[in-house]
Amino acid sequence: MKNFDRKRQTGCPVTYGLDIFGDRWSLLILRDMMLHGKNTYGDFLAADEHISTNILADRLKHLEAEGIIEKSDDPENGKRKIYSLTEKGQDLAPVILETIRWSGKYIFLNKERKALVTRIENDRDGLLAEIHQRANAN
Amino acid sequence: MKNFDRKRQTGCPVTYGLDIFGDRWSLLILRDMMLHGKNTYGDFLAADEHISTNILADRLKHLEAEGIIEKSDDPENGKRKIYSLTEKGQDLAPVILETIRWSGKYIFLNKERKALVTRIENDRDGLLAEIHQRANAN
DNA sequence: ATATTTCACTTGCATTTTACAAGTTAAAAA
DNA sequence: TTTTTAACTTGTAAAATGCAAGTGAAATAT
Repeated sequence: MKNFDRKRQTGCPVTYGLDIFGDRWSLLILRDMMLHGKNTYGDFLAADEHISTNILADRLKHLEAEGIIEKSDDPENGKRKIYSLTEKGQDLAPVILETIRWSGKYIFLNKERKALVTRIENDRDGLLAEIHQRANAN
Repeated sequence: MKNFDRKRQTGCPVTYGLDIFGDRWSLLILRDMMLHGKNTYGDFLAADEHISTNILADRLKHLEAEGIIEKSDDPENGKRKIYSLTEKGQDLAPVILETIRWSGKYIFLNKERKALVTRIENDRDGLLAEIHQRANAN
């Protein structure tokens, strides 16, 4: 556990957030959990962005320590661990959705992603509900 | 210009965003511009979080290169430069506001910040309009 | 006119973080 | 009982960060 142990205690809510997920990988892990149903170390490792194994392990440990995700044993496979979003983690969905919406305004998106932006704009609450539902469906 | 030259071109809107502002400082600079009316190098340097001078210079350069902010001469003081938010930069306000709202749910906030969270929840559009107005008031 | 201060940076260097490759451990499947 | 799968850990070079000090140009003071 090497990263982000240096917390900036200024009372600023932006700073608090950045100290937890203000790096190049944490929100991508959460994106995969929220939007792509990923929930194992191997799942996250397989993302297009190619996160390093040690960095992934470190980020998972940190997100867990911050109460954003939880780790549990897979009851159907003893060598597999399952990561899930806590309520605190699920509550980060709006941050991710607004990031997607912002990018959607400035870069080209494929059909699927464009559809997601449309849904963010037209059915935000429904989408959020879906994210929460899936996260709590153990 | 050392940072973030390695862009991950996966077409993912979250990745695009993180490659631009996914670090410990960029969003703090934008926070100061959006919420505290700061607009000079010295202003940003004076933030409670104590950013290093070289890092600040680097981030400003990057944000400018990405079209998030613009740099101009202060007409009233030849040795001062003024940074302002572009439309693309102003459009990041929702990301910052959702981060604030999220943190507000999980940490203690002082009265002023609590009031901001309340306004985010009750007068989001008005707040956004204000941010845009102030940014475009040259 | 000259000296000093202000402002926006740049430079050098030690420390920390990241990325890549390889290795370990335990459980499951062959 | 050997091999494979899954989740990591370890080692190390490269890159980013943080800190202190320095630079250059414009404004202010003397």
